[in-house]
Amino acid sequence: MSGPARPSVTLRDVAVRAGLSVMTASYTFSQPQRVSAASRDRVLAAARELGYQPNAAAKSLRTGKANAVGVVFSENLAYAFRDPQAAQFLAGVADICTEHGLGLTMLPTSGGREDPTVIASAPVDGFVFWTTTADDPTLAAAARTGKPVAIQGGPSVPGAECIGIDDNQAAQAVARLALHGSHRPLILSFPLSPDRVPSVTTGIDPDTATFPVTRNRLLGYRIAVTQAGLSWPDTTTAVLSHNDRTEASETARDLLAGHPNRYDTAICMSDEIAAGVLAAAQQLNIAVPQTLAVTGYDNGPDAETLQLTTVDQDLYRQGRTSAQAAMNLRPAPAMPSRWRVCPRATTRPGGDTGG
Amino acid sequence: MSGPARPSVTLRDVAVRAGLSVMTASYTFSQPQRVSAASRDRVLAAARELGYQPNAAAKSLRTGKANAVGVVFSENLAYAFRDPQAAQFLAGVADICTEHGLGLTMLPTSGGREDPTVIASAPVDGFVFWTTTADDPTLAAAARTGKPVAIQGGPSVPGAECIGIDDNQAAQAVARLALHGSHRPLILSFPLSPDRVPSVTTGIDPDTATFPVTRNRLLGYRIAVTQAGLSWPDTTTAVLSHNDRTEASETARDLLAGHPNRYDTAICMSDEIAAGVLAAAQQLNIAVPQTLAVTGYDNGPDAETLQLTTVDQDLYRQGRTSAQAAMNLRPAPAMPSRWRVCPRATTRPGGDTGG
DNA sequence: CTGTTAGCGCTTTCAA
DNA sequence: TTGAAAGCGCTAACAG
Repeated sequence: MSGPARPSVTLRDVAVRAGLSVMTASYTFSQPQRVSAASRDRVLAAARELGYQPNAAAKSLRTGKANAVGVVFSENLAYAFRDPQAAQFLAGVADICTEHGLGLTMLPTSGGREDPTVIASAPVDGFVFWTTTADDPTLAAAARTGKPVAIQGGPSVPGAECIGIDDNQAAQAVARLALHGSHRPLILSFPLSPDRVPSVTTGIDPDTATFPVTRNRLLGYRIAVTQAGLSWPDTTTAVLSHNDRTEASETARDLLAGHPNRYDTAICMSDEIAAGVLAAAQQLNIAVPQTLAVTGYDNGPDAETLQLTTVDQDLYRQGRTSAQAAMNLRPAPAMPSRWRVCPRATTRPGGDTGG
Repeated sequence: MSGPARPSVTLRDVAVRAGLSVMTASYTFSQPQRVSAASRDRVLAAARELGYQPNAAAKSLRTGKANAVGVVFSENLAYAFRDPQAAQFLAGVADICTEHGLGLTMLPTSGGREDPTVIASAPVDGFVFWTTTADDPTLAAAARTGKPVAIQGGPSVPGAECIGIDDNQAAQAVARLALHGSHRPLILSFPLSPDRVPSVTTGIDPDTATFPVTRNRLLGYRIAVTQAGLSWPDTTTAVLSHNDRTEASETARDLLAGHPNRYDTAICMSDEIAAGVLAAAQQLNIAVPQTLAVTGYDNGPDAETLQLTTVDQDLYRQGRTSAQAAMNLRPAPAMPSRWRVCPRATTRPGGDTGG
């Protein structure tokens, strides 16, 4: 019978006030040219007088459109606001939403069993995923809805558009700079999989990484290490639990303290991690790049200040492209995004910049 | 795997398959204890077999609940991802959303005339505003919906809950530390109003600031300056256009270059701004705190590293509180949030730490 | 415990 | 150009 208390003015109220039918009132807003100027004016006047505001849920139920982009961070939503790379990406998503009047709905996945249901029932028209794994159940749930899906950084799965750069190539390129004059490289890696177990190992197998971003960068690093004439089985990789400056700094300090010459290069999967390593080096009075060369990834806001050699990629634009793909706003699938190496002062001079 | 865009499975389909009525199917999900175990099992089995997922729009239309928090950044949505303080705050909002299975919908305001309509029609149950002005039309639109509204940092308006600290008191307290042994203080301020016009003036009138956060901090600074026996009319305030490290650094460089003794203290409205000032001081070889004392505000992630004297406040928790207020998840209005001064190494020793 | 009824506010369809 | 009818998929209310 009567639903919950609803102070809102409906289209029916407006129509009654204007002395016209509900449909004329509806057309006044959706197809104004179909309505006579006189009726239109009466409807608009009535709407203004009553303070009419359309009901999004009703419109959505009827049309099947939600006018919103769904953003999924498979692990922890708050992470979206803590990872500077994610923030850059989301700024791009946000701008597309603003330009098209679309809501940006961040979906509350908790890592629990209901996540697929949350995704499947989300009132959105398409999904933007932040880097995840191929076996992510929320990704499968999104694909099952039949709505468009865009994924930053992979995995590439059927029915979803993958937005990002060629991480293998870019990792190779920056590692070549890092490895110039190096004999004992250290790699600081993103987590291998959502369990986020940290580790320190030698000769890590890139295929043990289920995050495609991690896997592809490790693959690129391995190629560069091997091509530099060094032994991958002897190369140490420290896997962090998070893309976090503080954790990177502590890990680097643990590995370098008391053994300032154990490693002569730190190849880092992000500028954040590299910033942590640089902080540790400063604390330990290790000269950069003479004693320790350092590279990052992303060319974020701090890279220039730190004079960090890194990979430039435009995550803001990737955010825009992802949102467009998720809302079918562009005709053709996006091309792989561009990248380039930025040689700066944290690597030894003379390295090869060729990509 | 991806599958075609299947027509969605409705509750009716499930009910038919289970050989029961639609209401029994509905109750199975909403009030399971009301349904016999046998029926429940048949409904659940049918739902699973058909891949049933509830339709959020229909539920929302019927119940009047959207199960989502609306977040409003009056000026530019992408700013939410660029301001580190906003990010901390939003992480708190996001965690409440995750804990309660609520969507976090960032509303696409563009600064244009349709913004109030966007707000009024937003499919959300309550609003969280990031610091704005009393005359913000989107704020009026949100209040008019009758839904709960929480505003970080003010303004306090009828029908909206204001979340934040006593900025006047906190600004006084940190400024007292900053002014210890100071004769020529410089204030670096947030913009006064949404027009974001930068300026450098002396004896600024705090009441010209329409952002309450800016106004209250300026009021606090003025009290501290006066109580320190200094002249407010002679005190310089540089108003920035954004809470941005780079802009702060450039402004500080302009003001200090060639006149290293013109100012002996920089009182900054955020850690970001303070970080920019510290960078400028380093470039200009100005000793901190001997030649230039510096204070920030917020005690953000970098404050400890920089050894920055600042005001500690918990923006993450304020985000949680705001989201709870916007969803009526707490019985009583929130108390003013706590703050304290963090004396560190960027101010001259001996200052009064009393609040 | 289960089912029937009556819509939530809007728009597509089809007639007038 | 306007309007009546028919729901979109779901659930509060009220019988059985």
